[in-house]
Amino acid sequence: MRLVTIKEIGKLAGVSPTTVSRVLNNSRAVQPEIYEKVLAVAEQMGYTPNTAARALVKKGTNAIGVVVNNLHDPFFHDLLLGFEYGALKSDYHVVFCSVMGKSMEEKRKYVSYLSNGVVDGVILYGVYLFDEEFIRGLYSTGFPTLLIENNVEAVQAHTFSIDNQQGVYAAVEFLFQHGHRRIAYIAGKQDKAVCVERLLGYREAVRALGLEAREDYVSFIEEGSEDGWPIMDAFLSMPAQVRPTAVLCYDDAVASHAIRCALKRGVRVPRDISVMGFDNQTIAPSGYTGPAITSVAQPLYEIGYDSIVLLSEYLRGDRRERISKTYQTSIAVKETVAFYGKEGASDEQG
Amino acid sequence: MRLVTIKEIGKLAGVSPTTVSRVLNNSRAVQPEIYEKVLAVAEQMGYTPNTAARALVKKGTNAIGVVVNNLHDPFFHDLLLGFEYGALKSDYHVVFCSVMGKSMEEKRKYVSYLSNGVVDGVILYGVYLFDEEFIRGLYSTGFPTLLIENNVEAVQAHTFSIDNQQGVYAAVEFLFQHGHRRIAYIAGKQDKAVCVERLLGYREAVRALGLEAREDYVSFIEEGSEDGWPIMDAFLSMPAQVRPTAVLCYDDAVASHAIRCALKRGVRVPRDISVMGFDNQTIAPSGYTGPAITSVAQPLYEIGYDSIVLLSEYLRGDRRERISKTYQTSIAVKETVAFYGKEGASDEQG
DNA sequence: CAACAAAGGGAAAACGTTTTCCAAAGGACT
DNA sequence: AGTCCTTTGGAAAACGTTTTCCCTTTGTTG
Repeated sequence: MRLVTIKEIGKLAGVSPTTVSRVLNNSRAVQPEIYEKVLAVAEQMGYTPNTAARALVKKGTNAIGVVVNNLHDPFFHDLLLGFEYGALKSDYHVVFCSVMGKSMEEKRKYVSYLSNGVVDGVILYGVYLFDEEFIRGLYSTGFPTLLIENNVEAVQAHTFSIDNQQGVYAAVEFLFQHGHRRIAYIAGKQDKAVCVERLLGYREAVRALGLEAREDYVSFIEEGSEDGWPIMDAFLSMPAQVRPTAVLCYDDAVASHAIRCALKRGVRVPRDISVMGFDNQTIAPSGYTGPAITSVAQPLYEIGYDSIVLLSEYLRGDRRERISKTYQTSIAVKETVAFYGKEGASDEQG
Repeated sequence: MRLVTIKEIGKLAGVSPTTVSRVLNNSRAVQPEIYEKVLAVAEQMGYTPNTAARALVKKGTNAIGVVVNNLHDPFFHDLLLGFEYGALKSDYHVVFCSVMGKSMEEKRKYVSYLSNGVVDGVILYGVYLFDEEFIRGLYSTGFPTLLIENNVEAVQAHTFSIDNQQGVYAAVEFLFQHGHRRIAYIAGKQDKAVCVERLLGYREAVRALGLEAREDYVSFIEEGSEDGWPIMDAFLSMPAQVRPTAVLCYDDAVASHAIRCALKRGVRVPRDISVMGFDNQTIAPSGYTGPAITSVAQPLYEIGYDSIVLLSEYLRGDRRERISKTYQTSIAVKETVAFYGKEGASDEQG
């Protein structure tokens, strides 16, 4: 692999490497004829500057790294869209990294690779990506880091998060307004902060709205499974007078399984039972052909976009204070929630 | 931003930087007590090696770059999955890059950033990503490059491609075997090699199978639109005796629009008209609730996986010859093709 | 016309590593 | 005891840039 250096260009153009660098970077005035000559030689030799060498002396590469758990998950669709448009807006290069399936040690090496001369700052998405010790260590080096949905106590890094608790609270309220009083919840494993917060929102809403707080209205996704089917099955098997009239799921993937289960049993959604999800996924496995899922929407596009734009402003020095934002959710009204108790009502109303 | 160097570690441990390097890389034997001491100091100071400096002298970073047009497109789902699992298998770091919306000049800079000390090799997916001149230039530097679906004449780079022509041919044949004789084709813009090849496959099949080669059975997607709706609309408006009984689309996105159009007009799919797509997308915009689309499947997962694994083998030196592969397609039988002319036949058969 | 500023070029240091080369010390063998 | 290898540590060069500093030349001004 042949690579052209400024030294060779200098030799061919009859000037020192210093001068070549000055021409290429426009960093100081150079005689017009020399300027042209150097430019011509560089062009003709197909010169491209060495990123590593430049990074070494300039302590920067004009690039940002984005690290997510995986890139293929439909959940990330809008987030990626946001990152990509953010990248387009920003004058930083953006590289995306997936830590899917990697051990903590591999993740460390990966981020170390990034943070030591490949990118100038890094955006880490997701609570369970890294252990706290690692985040703390990274933060203590002062390397510019933006954590999204990844709060680590006492670390004053840049932080974006969404109000999960409020989101679920609003969803329960939404169902309440549609006449539902027996509202069940399919919760995620409580080892992730997101899931804990969401369950908290449910419990709080149940209390605040005076709903019956039956323990069998809350069920947890099993270890290693993301499947809401068996839980829905159990809900539907409850006696008619206590059977939930609405089921809220901690994310859309679970909701889609739950809906499939209901349809399979001949229970119509939303006429016989209402279902809500969380995340408002705009992309889904193409096997799903049920009704569009009414869901709590995170502003993922904005989060992605803002994170790139704000971090690049920070890196450029246009912004000195710490970046910290909490995003509010909204209800995406679609086809899986009906009014309860009004037989003649339409399937759906906002 | 404070960063720890081997020099400082050396000072603290009472040895030279050389020795520190040897300990950290296990590159030569060092006295046990010194070894331990250095390791302890490095650990305690939170040392991480500088990627740029290392890249400079070692001429390598143990990383691979993947460049695609965008990361959010559902089309890329299986490809990304393949890349990610390939990355997991390989011992190279993999970074993903999106050139969405970038000008050719920006793309050049982006790849230059990558190829000069950030990664050791690059995988470029997609025909229309770069102009030929650029590919030629990159290839001439000898930088390890793998082109997927990106043939540039006379460039002997590593190349993966799929047999588009054969894929469409097989699809027409498949429809033929289901009794269809009036088969229309919705073609992509002919500025991309993929689209040209696919159309070629259609024409060849029509000729080989002795189907009527009506020019109004071939229609091209309009500039700037990816929408098959108006074309389908036109097909359905043809007189009954010449109206196509099957419509083949150059990709699944177009097929989904075409199906939507048919359903809207009260034309049932596949009972009244059969539709096929290309790509076999496993992920789709969640608005689509029609039948699952019978489609020509590209082995995208394999392509992604193989490309990472093979390129890393090549970079490691385990493989010296040029990598070049053509992948065959298959028919993914789903719900949108029916037998024609047999009223009692089931909707679908393999 | 002397003094001084400004402009433009190059030498050399610096960035943080790895690696080559050299030197010293110790051990084995004749 | 002297020679020769082996082991282990350090000094210094190298990687390809940018940047600081210095020098020369030219132009300006009193």
